[in-house]
Amino acid sequence: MRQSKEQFRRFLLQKGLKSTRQREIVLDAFLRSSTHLSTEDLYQKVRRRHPNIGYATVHRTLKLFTECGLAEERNFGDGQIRYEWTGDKSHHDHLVCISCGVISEFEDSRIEQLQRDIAARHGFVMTSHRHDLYGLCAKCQEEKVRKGC
Amino acid sequence: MRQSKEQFRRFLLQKGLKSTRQREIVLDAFLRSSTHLSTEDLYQKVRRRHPNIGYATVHRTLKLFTECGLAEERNFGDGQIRYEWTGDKSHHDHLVCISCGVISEFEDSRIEQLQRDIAARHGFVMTSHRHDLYGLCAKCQEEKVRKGC
DNA sequence: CTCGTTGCAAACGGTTTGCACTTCT
DNA sequence: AGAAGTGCAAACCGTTTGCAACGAG
Repeated sequence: MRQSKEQFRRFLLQKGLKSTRQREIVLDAFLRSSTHLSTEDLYQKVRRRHPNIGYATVHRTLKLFTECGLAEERNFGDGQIRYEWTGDKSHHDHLVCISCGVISEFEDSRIEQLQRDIAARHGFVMTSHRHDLYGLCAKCQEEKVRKGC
Repeated sequence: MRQSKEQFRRFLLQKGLKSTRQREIVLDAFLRSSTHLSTEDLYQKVRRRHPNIGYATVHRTLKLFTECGLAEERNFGDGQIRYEWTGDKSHHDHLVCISCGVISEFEDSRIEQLQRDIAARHGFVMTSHRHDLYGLCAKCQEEKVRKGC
């Protein structure tokens, strides 16, 4: 958090960009939020306290976060880009509940290794991957049972 | 191919929908194409021989294919839905070249098993998953070397 | 004849951009 | 002062839909 703000300031400086009130606000809101939020999510969040900040500013600031490595863009097939704080976390993949939308994370080094093998076998130099599991989370399963579906 | 056409006809009949010239044309073009094409791709393909078929028809017909199980929608993060003929093929995942866009397929039962384990450990009932590896295919690596990047 | 289908054009929804105005440095 | 940033509104782009004319059963 503290060092994320530092990282962003250094990035701006080094790129000859300016540190502004709006960027501080957006970064602060971003860091305080649960991860995996869309531009709209963050815009709504920012807007509550700072109603005059525009959607475009939030959008452009998120792109800056991505560029400087503070955030990563994710796409879970729901038609919007979601931004994840990369922070201090290592690589991980996602479990997405198709009912309530909750996103949890997992990590499995055996899968990572198998992926590398597969890429190599196909002559690919792998630069990234996406691995999402979709299904019903425990809570939504219960609810379905309770409602008798 | 032959039985895919049969399958589609049966589907239409059973749903009380009509078999039309346009649907035959779109299905034929779809089955003759390499898989993983977007609506636009298929529209362009159809349009060459049948310039009066509309984009909307192609779109709606692809949705019908999806509904009847002939095709599956895929999303490789390039901002468009791609349709894959399910045909007789079993489940598989994808390797996507970030340079030329070529898509190849892979299958790994060990990964499938590990996924099931992970879902179970998180209390998820997994209904589907997406697993894409992105990188440079062998051909594009060569090209990069030749151009000296 | 009837109801589903087609082609067009317009609506949509999330993302991106042009521009006049403002704000850092 | 000068370059970059902001907010607005409009453009964009793939997807989806309303509707009048059309065509299969």
